[in-house]
Amino acid sequence: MKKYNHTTYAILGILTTDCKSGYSIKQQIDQSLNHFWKISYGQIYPTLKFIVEEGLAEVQTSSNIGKPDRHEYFLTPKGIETLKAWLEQPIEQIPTERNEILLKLFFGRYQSKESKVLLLEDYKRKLQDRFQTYLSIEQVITHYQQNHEDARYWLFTLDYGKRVTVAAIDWCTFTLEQLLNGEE
Amino acid sequence: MKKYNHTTYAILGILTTDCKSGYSIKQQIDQSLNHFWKISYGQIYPTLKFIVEEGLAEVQTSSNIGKPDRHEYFLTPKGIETLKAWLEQPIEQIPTERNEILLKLFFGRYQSKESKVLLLEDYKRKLQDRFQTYLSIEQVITHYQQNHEDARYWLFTLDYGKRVTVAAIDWCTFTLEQLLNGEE
DNA sequence: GCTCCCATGTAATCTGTTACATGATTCC
DNA sequence: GGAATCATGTAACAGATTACATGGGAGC
Repeated sequence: MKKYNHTTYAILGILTTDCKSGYSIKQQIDQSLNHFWKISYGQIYPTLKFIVEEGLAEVQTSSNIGKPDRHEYFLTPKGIETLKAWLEQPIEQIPTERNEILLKLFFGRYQSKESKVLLLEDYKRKLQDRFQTYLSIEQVITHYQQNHEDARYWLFTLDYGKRVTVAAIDWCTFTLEQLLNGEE
Repeated sequence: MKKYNHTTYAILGILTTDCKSGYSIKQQIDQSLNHFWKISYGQIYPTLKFIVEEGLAEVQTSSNIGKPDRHEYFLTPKGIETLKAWLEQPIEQIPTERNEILLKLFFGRYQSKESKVLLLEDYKRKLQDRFQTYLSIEQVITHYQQNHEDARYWLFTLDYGKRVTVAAIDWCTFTLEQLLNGEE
């Protein structure tokens, strides 16, 4: 079976939900996958075109009164097969997440103590904000989509985000303490 | 002050250590920054050329008997200034790490239970391997570079990696349990 | 009149990986 | 003789972001 890139599979996956157009795919990803997958229109539209060329989906144009035309994409049996085949494959390797904070701290010798503390405090705040966002998303999923079969899996991915974020916040707290109490 | 990309700053930072050539920069990054920053020769050499063009470093070619010529790069005062200025700047936003496992689990409805379990077990194993690698690096830093001023900061970044990895492993354990005990 | 939301798309640019090309030395 | 290490570099490609272009409708 032919191999596609991750973006293609991500869109194939989203097309299994109620999101059928480029615009709503973007919205859905921004809302629910945003913590581990981002995508821009510059990728979405060309990829949708490609998916149709490959026979993985079919387009239907629907006209709505008072709204622009919408291109709606529906997975073909081949599209569903392709998605399922990819889902079963184990991942090759865990990616290295590029972390600017760690890069800066790595060269901490060339920075003042104050600067490092500010940097970490700022980062910690951003992580806490992110954690709050996760809680909000969790509320939405639990309350509005209680019976949705997908909800269970969406909550699993959220749980991952929450756990990792908490670990990072704890690290900030610990490292700040070390910096403030440390000799020098 | 002119803005450069992260790769440029990363290399500028590495040039503060004993690594002065493209080859040894690659080695150093693979050994010590690998868990949060990767880089390939295809980036290193062009970036080094660029850094010289910008007046941030100067080259010196050293001939060694029995070894190929080496281009050694030394930061100029402007280079050090540029690095320091960047280090002080807070990060704009926390990046979204793309996570293939989460993407696959997000579409868990289209996968068999067995497949999901295998996927998570495989991921967990990879995380455990990574954790072991972190422990090895930690040993190297603590024993061989005890008095190195940089060591302290290197250990901070490692600690981050360890904490986040443990959180991810715990999540795997929990999610596997949920999948195995869950109804259906 | 202005802004926001809906909706689709392209082009330029940036960032990064992989494969290729070269060539000397050392160790088995 | 062959593999590994040292060492530098380029070209092709892949992946992704940003800015731009277009245009209607709703609400203030």
